Amino acid sequence: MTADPETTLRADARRNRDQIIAAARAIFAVSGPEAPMEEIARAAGVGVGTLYRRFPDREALIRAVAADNFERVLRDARAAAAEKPTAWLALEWLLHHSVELQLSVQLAMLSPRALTILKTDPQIRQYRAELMDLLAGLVAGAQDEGVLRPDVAAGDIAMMCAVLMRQVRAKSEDVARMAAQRCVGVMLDGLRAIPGTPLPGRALTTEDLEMVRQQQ
Amino acid sequence: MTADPETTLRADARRNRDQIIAAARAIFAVSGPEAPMEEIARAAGVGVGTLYRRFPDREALIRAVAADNFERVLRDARAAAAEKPTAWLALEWLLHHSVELQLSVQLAMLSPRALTILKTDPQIRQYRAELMDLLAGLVAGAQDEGVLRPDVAAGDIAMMCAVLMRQVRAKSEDVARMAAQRCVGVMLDGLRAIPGTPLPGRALTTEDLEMVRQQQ
DNA sequence: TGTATGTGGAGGATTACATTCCGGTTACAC
DNA sequence: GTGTAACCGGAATGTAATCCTCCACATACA
Repeated sequence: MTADPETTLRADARRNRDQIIAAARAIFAVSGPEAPMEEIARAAGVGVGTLYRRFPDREALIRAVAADNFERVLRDARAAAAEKPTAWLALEWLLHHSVELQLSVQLAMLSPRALTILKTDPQIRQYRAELMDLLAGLVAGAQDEGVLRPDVAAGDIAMMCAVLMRQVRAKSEDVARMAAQRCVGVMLDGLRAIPGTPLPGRALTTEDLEMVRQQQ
Repeated sequence: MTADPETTLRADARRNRDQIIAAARAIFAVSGPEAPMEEIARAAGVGVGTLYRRFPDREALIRAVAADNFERVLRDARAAAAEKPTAWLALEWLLHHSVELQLSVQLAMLSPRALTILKTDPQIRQYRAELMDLLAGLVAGAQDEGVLRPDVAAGDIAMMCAVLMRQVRAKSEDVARMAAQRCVGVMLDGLRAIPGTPLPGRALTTEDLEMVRQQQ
């Protein structure tokens, strides 16, 4: 899909395009989707001119990065769902990898600007919906298995992924990574269907996270 | 302490000063410590001139807000530690309220800019140290009580507070608040000293969180 | 009621970005 | 080889946002 613009490109142009998306994803992840275009171009090893030729404005770039990222995450999530022997294990994998998966880019992309862009793009909406469906399936599965506590829903899990994303900072890269994994570990233990304390409120659906708020 | 500048002020000036700090705290919390000075002034109901007269530059304002906030949080944390019957309950209270406590302002104030400011200010370092000590005491206490899992340390808890801070966004204020509380609930269950899965890495100390990294 | 203290906000200076444009390269069809 | 359409980098320009100063006017309070 959308093969046209990507296959018509000359080899080097195609390569640059990919590098730009990769660089943008990395930079968006730490500086948000309003990061200077020039910084992205530099990180991609191209000139701003090239960046603008390929993506006429910031919006186009955000769209492209988001779509690319969703696609990638969806693929990984599907693989996990298919390969892991139980739904619970698939969920475990998802949470543990949500950090590196840069799931951030799409979920944390909730700058007012990016938000409207993502909500507008039909393809991205589609991806998001599929991802949420997958998640809902896993949640139901893990609850059937009797491993996941019954008072949570897909929205809760998505929310926790989102929370985890927000870059945990620490002394060093390594410590930060470890910190995030420990946090996941605690959460997973908290998600197990053992005694536990009943959670406040009601289980969150995926619609609950359809953020509507603006920031300013 | 630091009574001089605060008591010498004329009554109305004093009032304005307090309003500015309150407004800045609120705005920093959502827009970060680089929020426009004018916005802060407006929120405080004063002119920019007044803001600048009281706080010669942004750095001074950040310092003041951070100090004020630490003081306030420290007071609340101490009260919780003193009043709650067990260390575990005090921890529970802390986690549940970390969101509203705007503990955010200080912990999440990790914009490169703010970071160096906070690290420089001796009074703020002092506050931070005291808060961490208090936390360490509670952690040890709750572990002695046999309720808190033994493979975590104060740094782990502080990290989770920090993670929680990062504004959970959702459909509405209410849902967001609920989402945060549910997340805390799951974490608390995960922190209990029941079977559970061993956590990866080693327990985090408070020094592990002394962030050194710059963002850009 | 005099005056030291305090106030608001217009406006000049500065910065940080987005975006355009064009002389020079490069892939690749033939 | 070689011609040319496609592509490239980055200097240059335009623009918007924000900082911070300054001063005519207001207010608390001795």
